[in-house]
Amino acid sequence: MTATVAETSADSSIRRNSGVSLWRQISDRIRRLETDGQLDADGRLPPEFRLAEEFGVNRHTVRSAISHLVQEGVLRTEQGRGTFFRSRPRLAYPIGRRTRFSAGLEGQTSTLQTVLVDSATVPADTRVAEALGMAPQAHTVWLRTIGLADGEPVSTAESWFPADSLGGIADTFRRTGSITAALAALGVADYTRRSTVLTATHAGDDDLARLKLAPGAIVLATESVNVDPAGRPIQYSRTRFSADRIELTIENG
Amino acid sequence: MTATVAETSADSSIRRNSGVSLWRQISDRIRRLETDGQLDADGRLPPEFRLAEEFGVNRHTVRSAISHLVQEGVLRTEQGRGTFFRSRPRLAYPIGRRTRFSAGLEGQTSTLQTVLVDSATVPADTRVAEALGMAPQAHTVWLRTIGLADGEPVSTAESWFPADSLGGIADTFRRTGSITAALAALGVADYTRRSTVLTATHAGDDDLARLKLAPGAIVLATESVNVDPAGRPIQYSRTRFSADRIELTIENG
DNA sequence: TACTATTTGTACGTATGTATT
DNA sequence: TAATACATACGTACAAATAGT
Repeated sequence: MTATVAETSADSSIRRNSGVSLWRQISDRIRRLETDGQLDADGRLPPEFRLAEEFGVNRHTVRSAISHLVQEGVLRTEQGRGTFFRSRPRLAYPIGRRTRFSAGLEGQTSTLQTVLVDSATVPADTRVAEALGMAPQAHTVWLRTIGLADGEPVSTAESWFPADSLGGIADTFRRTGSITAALAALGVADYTRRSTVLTATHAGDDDLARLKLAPGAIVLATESVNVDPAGRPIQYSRTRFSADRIELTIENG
Repeated sequence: MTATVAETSADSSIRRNSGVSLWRQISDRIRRLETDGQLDADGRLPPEFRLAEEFGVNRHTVRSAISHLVQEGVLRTEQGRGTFFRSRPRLAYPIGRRTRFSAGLEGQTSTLQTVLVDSATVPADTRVAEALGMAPQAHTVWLRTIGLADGEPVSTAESWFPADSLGGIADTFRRTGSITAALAALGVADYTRRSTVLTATHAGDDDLARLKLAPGAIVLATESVNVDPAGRPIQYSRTRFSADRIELTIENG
């Protein structure tokens, strides 16, 4: 049984002169095959000549698409045998009242890590001040972190904390390696998520660098506020997830 | 040529030989300026020569990017004055226990509509049967709907309902024009959302046609199950939102 | 072992699109 | 507007590796 990629021989979804090269469009389509489940169990891609037929392009163009995906580590080719996906299932990341990075992905990967890459004390801009319920220009501690699953970056976040009550969060994070533990050490025994706003865009150059993505990749962006048991905002965050690697599950109730 | 700010900022964001033409990358970047809020209040774009400097490309290339966005209806140019966004703010669509399309977008648009474009009675595949807690191959009613805000498509959904209890949902929907009203007419006075899974991908050809998107556009995809007050699954849906037009807000508690 | 069919890898030539100068 | 350089895409042909007969 072969995987059917397109229903007709000349696929209308590949567009010429769109500003995106054919190999790039095909590369994106092949990437989607994996997650859309239109694939054999062994993760084998149809042969090049067949993909060329189905996409309505020359075999070279398909080869160009495949070679870029090999470069990226998505595919693996074996001469005489075929082309295969290096299987990397998408991680399910729960978003709810009690969202925590490490707890969320537990059990789905062998190693999990949150790395602090930068921090500073900065005045709150209007958006940050509003989210944290502070006066504009009030001092906040800003952290830039990257979430690693099995050593590979899957998310990156900017977080702001009120400097008056949580001024030591950067140092504490460096010692503990976790936001939850750092907050606990600073007297915030528990916290819950008050709100999350979710959008999706093309990855910017920051995202490409930090999440090691290819141009044109997609990021899921969340904007969220955590509050302590008394309802006081303690953390405002903007997180960007690699959409290829992560799916978000929303917990109701 | 002297070393300038333009040179240093040039090589970071726009990539040559990435399979995406420079004008297309710049076009995508300009599109993002609007939603990322890096813009003057009047929606005015910096002059072409400045954009060319900042992106590190020739002014011709910027002009090519802008002319495509004008073609698409995203920008509007005025000779001698400048280039402006035709502003279309993103709609906030809440996802929570009591998610409903019409209630969600109320007050943000002048007209709202859910249109039924196709329906059929089909046997449940494994995924649908599992979600609805039915036997595989059991009869379900399938609906394809499109959500319109101010006459423009912003979402499209496939929904499955158990045919035994809700066999008349298609006809009832045609009369009432709303899922909530149709369910009420069939004896389901109330329902809540049990789960939502969220991913983001490039728009497929189906999405492009139904949501009137440009190639390379992004869709937010949700997979959700609604249950009646007794906890019985009554609806399984796959919805695709135009990421340019919609942001999802997650209600906790 | 040898033969064949299948599939990936390499090479050359040509035409067109893209971007700069 | 024109000249130039390079990327993209196609067509054809053949070489190399694999699996089965």
